[in-house]
Amino acid sequence: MKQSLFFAKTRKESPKDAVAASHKFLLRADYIDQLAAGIYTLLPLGQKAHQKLLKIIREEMDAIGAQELLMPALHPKAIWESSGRWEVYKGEMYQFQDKSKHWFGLGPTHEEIITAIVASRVSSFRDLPVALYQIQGKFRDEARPKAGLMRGKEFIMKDLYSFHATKEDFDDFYNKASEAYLRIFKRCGVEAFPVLASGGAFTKDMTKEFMIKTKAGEDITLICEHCGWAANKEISANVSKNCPVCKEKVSEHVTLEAGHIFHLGTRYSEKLGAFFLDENGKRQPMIMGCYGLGTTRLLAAIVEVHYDKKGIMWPESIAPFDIHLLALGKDNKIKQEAEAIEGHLQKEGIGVLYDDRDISAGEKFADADLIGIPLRVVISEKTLGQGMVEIKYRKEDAARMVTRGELINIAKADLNRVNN
RNA sequence: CGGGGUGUAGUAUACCGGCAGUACGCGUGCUUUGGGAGCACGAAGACCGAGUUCAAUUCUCGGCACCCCGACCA
Repeated sequence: MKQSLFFAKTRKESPKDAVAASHKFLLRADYIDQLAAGIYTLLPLGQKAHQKLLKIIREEMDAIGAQELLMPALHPKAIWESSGRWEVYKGEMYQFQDKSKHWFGLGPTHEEIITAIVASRVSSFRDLPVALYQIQGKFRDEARPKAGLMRGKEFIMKDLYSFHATKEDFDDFYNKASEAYLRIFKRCGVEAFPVLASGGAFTKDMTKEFMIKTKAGEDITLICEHCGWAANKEISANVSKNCPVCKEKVSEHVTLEAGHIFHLGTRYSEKLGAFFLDENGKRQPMIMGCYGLGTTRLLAAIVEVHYDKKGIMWPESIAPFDIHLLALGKDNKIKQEAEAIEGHLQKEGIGVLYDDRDISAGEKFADADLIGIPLRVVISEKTLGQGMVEIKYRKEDAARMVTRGELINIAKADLNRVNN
């Protein structure tokens, strides 16, 4: 992809409203565009990075037997009344009338919808378990959107729902989902850990949140370094300084909630009629779980843990391109060489952003640092003279010269590492 | 929803009750290419409304928008 044709315009200065690092850099490097408070466009760079993240999520969801579907965002009032949540969600749900005065809401979550779908198709224990997920825009009338993609009125979420005949089967899947979440975060280059939390309006049970340590977070998590116990401070008001499990001292950390998984029990299945016949022919409500992961928030969180003064430093698994190829100088030989290398890399399935723009070298370097593609390759008079190319990893300081063949091998090796 | 703050060009900002300036970006031309180049010329701006005033971008009031803190929060 030639950068001269690519729809992205970097900025030297960050808009004054941006405070969080991820917000500043995503704006400056032109990954996102703000439409209103808490409402953003994912521009081509942002969309590419987001799609890489979704690919990882889909692989891990599919690996635990979940199947993808896509539900509507526009919900009629009646289905929300059947669970009693139309009233409960007033304030947070966008609710309005269409021109024939029928009430609708924009979906902040999808328990009602998915439960109705499953209820009408599953009638026997033989059909269970079922695990379905979607990746979709969610709408919540947030009182205070903040920090760019961190908290929005419209954001993208992966939500998974599971239905089981027995508590044992649910527990088994819940653990699998939990492990899948940890793999997702790890593959995205962030370290997340599970903590105990409250289920809010979803369930009275304790639930599990996945937290990432970053000062951009909104939660305080108590962590016991000794035994690994961790809990959201909101439910641990009575935990003073010592771990309830091993009595060792606990420490407080600012964390960001990147995912949240719930045991819903039979609350929704009973209200929406999701029953099945068990082995004894007895009618039973399905046992449900739901598993949420804010994907646009995760994208911002990844930036929060991977940046320096100059810009973003994407993990290879998420970067919008694998290589940022810079051609310095107007000389045709340089351009020809750069284009040849771009062609080679692309043939190997390596994503290349080729900076062919007619601007100064300094600006190209600055943009490369800002955009944060993991590997930078420079073609110039100097490298041409030596018959080599210069490579430099975004996360490292040192550049080195390699041959064209070596570059291809290095890029292929990097790509393999990420895919495995 | 409570508190605080800010609205000047695409971005960041300056000044001012009397013709709104700078930098980057943008356009044209020439020169430039290893860390945000140079010269010349050019396009582009006071959130909206009301009030005070001879005169309002500036002062007052109202609205709207955005940001931050808190409350809330799959």
